[in-house]
Amino acid sequence: MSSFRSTLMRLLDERGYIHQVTDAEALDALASRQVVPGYIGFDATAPSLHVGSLLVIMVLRRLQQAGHKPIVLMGGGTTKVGDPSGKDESRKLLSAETIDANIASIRRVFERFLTFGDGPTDAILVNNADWLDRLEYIPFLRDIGRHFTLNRMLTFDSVRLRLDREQPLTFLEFNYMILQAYDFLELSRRVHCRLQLGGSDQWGNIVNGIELARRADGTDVFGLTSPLITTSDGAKMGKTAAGAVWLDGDLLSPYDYWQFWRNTQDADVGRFLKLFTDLPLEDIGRLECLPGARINDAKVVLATEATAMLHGREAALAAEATARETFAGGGAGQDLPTLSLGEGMNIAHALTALGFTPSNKEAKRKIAEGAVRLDDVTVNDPGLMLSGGDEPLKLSLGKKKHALLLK
RNA sequence: GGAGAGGUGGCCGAGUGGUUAAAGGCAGCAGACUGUAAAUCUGCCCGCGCAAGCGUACGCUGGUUCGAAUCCAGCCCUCUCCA
Repeated sequence: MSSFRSTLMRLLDERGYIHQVTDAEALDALASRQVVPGYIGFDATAPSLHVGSLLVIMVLRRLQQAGHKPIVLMGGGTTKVGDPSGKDESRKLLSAETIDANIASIRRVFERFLTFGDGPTDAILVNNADWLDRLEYIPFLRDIGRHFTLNRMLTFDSVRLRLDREQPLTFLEFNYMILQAYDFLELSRRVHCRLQLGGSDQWGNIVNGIELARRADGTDVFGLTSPLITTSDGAKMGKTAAGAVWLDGDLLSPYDYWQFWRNTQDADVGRFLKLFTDLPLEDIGRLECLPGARINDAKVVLATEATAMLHGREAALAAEATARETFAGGGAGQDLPTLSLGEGMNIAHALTALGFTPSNKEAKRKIAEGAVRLDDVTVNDPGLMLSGGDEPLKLSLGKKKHALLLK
């Protein structure tokens, strides 16, 4: 399997990023003789990306590490259409202003993972609204639309899923795959992009782009997809107690991000270390073999390394220290989430305000179940009023959710 | 345009006049066991309220009825077949 000659393909292969490649040998040859510009498209549906996107962001990072040029394509135009892949129903349409604001906000995440600039292997960020917004319908149909057959389009998973489930698929969404294919063509023309990367769910869309580039321009371009990351018990990655795992410190604190990684299942630690940290493979090999409960040491390394990459080493170490004090020492680290009690607050309201429970009702249930503790003493009174003293109180729900209550 | 089927809680899916805030499953949360793991077992799982209680909820709007997710009418949407 590791018969690749290029640094790029070896790196991607040995760390587990490859699911499917359109022409692995030819791509390997290309990457070993020239700088390959490669891109991934990102939606602009939310003001931040979450860990679900982290895998492919890491692929771009590896691309740059291997001496190639990453291109971040923001879907300013395609987001106006909405990708039907993997969705069982139509998305709400977003306004152009919202989309632009989202793009501006998302850009900051990429700056943590990639080096941007004007050099040959520096990353660039482009927005497909730059060309999609200006398309003219009839010329587009004649130049691009003629390369697509309905017979073929109807066989794609993204389309079949909706049809099989008897869900509506609008003509607007149906066009998404054509627009995404056109992006590849456009990028190959503008910046000589030769490679499109993406999650395995993007395979169909990527192949469309490759075929379009060949038919329209006679250009040979490549596609490589990465496996869909599920945890070893089959769940899709990316949920935590606090909700989605955002890659934006304002939406999810470095401490919570650290906790997300710390809670990785045993069976996933080695794989995640390879995918989401820059640690050398030898170190990872040692860590993932740790026996029994000592695998937890590897989880700490994973959490700290992954958090450092996104939020900086200092924040990562602070999160690690807080976790050690809170979980091992039975105390309370200063990096825990805090809540200001003001004039005093009902305990159920406090739990909800912290996001530990979705409603006051649920908070009361948890108290009745004996899951709530104040400075490690179980709380029985669902109507308890809290007021801050000079020393912060530690409020806990279950084993994992802890917060500091301030005056 | 015609004929048929259908729209139920985050998802799947029962329910066809009354102990129905709505079976069951999945997902989720908590407890036990552990190692902030997995598996397993147990409990919880619309909201507000300390509580009594109240408010919402089975596509939408009206109606029948003491009482409707369930019956009737109109509308909206989806699917299948036909034109």
